[in-house]
Amino acid sequence: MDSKYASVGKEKENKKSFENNSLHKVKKMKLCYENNVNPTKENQKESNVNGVKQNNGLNNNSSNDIPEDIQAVRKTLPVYVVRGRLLEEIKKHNTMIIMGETGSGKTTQIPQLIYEQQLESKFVIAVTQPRRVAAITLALRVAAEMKTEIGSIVGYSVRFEDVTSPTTKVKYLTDGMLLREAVADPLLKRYSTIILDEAHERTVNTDILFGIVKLAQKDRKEQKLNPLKVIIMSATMDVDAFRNFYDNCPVIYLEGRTYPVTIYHSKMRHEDYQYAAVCTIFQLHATTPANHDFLVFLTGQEEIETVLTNIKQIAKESPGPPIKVCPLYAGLPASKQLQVWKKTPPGMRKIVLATNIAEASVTIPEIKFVIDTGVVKERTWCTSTGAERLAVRACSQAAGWQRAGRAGRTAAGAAYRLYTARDFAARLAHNAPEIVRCPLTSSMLMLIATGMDPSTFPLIDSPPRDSIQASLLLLKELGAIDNENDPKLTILGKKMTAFPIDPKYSKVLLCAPEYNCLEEALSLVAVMSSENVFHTPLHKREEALKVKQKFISPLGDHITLLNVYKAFCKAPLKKQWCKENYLNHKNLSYAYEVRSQLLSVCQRLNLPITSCGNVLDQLLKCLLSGLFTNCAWARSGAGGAGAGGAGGARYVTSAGAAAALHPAGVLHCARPPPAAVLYTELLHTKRSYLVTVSAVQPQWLQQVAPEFARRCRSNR
DNA sequence: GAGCACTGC
Repeated sequence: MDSKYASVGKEKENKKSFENNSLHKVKKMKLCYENNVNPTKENQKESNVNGVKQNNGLNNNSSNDIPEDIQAVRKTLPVYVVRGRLLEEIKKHNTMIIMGETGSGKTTQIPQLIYEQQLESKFVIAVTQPRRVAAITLALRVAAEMKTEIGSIVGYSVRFEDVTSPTTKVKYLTDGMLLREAVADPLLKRYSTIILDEAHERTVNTDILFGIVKLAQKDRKEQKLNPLKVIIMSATMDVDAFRNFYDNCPVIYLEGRTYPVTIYHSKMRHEDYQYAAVCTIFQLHATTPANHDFLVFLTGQEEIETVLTNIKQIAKESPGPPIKVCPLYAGLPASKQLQVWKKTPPGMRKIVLATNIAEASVTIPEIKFVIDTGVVKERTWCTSTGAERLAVRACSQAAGWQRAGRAGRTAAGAAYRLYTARDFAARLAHNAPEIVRCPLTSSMLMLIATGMDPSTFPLIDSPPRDSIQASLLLLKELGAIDNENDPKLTILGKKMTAFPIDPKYSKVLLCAPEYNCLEEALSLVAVMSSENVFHTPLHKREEALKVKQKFISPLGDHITLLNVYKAFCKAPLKKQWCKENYLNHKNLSYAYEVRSQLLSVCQRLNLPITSCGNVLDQLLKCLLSGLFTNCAWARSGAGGAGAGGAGGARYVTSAGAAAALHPAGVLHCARPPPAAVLYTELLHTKRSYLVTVSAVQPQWLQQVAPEFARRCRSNR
């Protein structure tokens, strides 16, 4: 049998020849799939009926797009048809779960139904979303349906943008925003109803809100305040976990409206999913009409760029219509992301190579075929050393359904899974919720600030004990709480909660007045709070590194970042300037916004905004006062700092982990290598690396964190 | 001398 998977699996050595001249092989391969599952109810998050899109904001989704017969469309929604019964149930119960497939209209219609029932009420209905774009577009949509101005009866609240007024009664907001509000008012008194939407995504914030609203309900009852209605909305998933958490509350199922997606599994296992993806692309390419666009799920930038190069090469000699290949990942500059939404001319095929960004955050219309490699890059975290690890892993079944659902948004489609049906069946039904696998320092601080006890706080899934312990210990070391067993916020801790950033960074800002460097600290923390500002395309690496030289400071990566930020602020034509300097305009602009938000918090706290000018030691000491747990010392002896350049130098962190300076850092080649460094991140890839590093004087640690320094000394 | 998925305040 001439199956491609047979050849992929067995002839690993063919990979190279495939990359160079694979046309031959690709051409003669045939599709060989088994087990044609055809689920009619796909997990597809967006509705193609009610027109609500969740995208990255690149499509201009203004309310002008909404059709005139908006009310007519509303009336065809499944949720509208059953509205009477639904309302009765909602009235009867204070807590309930609504499971609804895509297209049921639950997120746009149910808040309106409730609003119509309590017109005279002075209370607000909150609807949370994990993503800001979703909160914004949903609010715009519902405002249009209700024929009101956005910000009047219907509004939204996301970071950097609050479009609400005292008259707002239906408020769409990100779960992070509601959590912030809960810190100021744990009983959430202004709300009569809180709808937690997309609950199946299980973000840390939603998970914590589950507990907050449960406690608020109980406390409001005890204090004889108006009752709080809680509605959990979710796509089909493990409903038992939610039901158990909410004392067996009722569950309502709503029908959805989606086009069928046919699922194909590969017949055999194979080791090289990149190769399999390219094979599948060209088989489909040769046999399907040009206007059928493809969406391919891959793991990251480098992989996407490699596959893209392969496709372009093979396409030159391959039969089939002309191809337009679009990469799509979060780090890609927005102008290049836009290509994905541009209509291709008739007779041309679009192939989108995307990371997980296309799984839920961003929607590409008119995708006919999804090619699912079945893998995802995931970040995990080690509680004892603080090391983070990025690894490619098999994604869950839920993710598989989600990806498949991306085909046939506008018509019936198909999904090709590059793994076997048996492999699929063996996978986890869902990924572990975020809360059990990420650092909790920030969330713990918020929780303590609301007056809750972290040890008894109700959660659907509890994080590992040592994860909680590690977070509390760090908060204690930062001086945010008085003790770890029955933690209470200190004055410093209270101030720290005012900042929407990592507590380590808030500590830096709060210490900055001591070092006369709040101006610089604000800029640096803002840049550190956003994503990588350097954009390094695979084949223009050399040039990108050359351009970077002018920003480099011998003091290390932090001051280099500060230089980049300062230069960005001065540049008159920022977009163009970023392009020329291989910098990410989106991330630098984000840092700019973050800085102004942080500045206003500092002003509210009456912190003196002064500059240290060129005395950058001050800034580094200040940085150390928040990041003192991120210290590493050069190991003495063979292979240590003395041997060769810093590139070979080995370091050991305060937690005792061995690591080297990351080669992309500016201190990597410093000679002699610094004896002590401060790092932002400890990342394990092939080896352990210290990422974003500055040289510090060993005695500084004693000055800024004497207690911690003592403990480090006794451990070393 | 490596190479980093995605959200959110």
